[in-house]
Amino acid sequence: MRRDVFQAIADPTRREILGMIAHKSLNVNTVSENFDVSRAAIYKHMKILTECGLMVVKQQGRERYCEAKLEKLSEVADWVDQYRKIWTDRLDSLENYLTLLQAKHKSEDGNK
Amino acid sequence: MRRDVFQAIADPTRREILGMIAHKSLNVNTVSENFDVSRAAIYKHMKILTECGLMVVKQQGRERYCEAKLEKLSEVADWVDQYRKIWTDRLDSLENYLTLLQAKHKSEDGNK
DNA sequence: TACTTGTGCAACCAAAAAGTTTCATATAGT
DNA sequence: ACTATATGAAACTTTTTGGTTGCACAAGTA
Repeated sequence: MRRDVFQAIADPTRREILGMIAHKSLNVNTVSENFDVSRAAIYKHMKILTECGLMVVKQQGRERYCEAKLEKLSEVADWVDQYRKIWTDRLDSLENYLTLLQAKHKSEDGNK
Repeated sequence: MRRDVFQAIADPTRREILGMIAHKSLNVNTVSENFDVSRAAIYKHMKILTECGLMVVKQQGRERYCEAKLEKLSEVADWVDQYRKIWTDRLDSLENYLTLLQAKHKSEDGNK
């Protein structure tokens, strides 16, 4: 089984779990109560999040608190960033083209 | 079937395809020749990329050129960005804490 | 026209993913 | 000690994925 961050965040339920624990650690049950699938299903999602490093579990008595490791998302951020330049450059050149076009129209207007 | 950008980039082959056509549009066969799975398999990956808006196909004679729509990745970038502040803030506070600790040690040294 | 090339797509298959029920176990509270 | 709570995990089922082969078809080319 593949277990990378990309695959982990592909599932909407797992993204939701991450969102829930992003600001505040929650125990397993509290998280699963917010979904309409079984606790076991949520537990499995958490396992995947843990295995790819997006989450860590800290035992506290009989409860286990889930803490988000959002730094791990930098892996995704980095991958996206390598393309950000390309797509913004393209948008820039489109913008430049439009500006050029506009300037041309203006000078043509001036010639009337 | 779900067909969102997150799910699309979850597969390493699809990420590779995106990388191949990021700078330059390529026709279907050229892309598939670079993988050791069948053309049909690659075609399916392309279909997914197309369906979620990460790619568009432009017919040219009997060939079809695949063009990457990297802007679509902004959806992922935005999602990651909402967490970036949280994780950098945490790292910042850790850094501050360490700085504080260091300053304290220094002042204690001074008291010796 | 006949042949080659570039693609789309159906039919089918195996493996992985996502969910369910059920049971075991450890800890907290009475 | 007994009971309720929090959780881990096995066994099993259903869906979704990712891949394959094979065929149809349109567009260039000899």
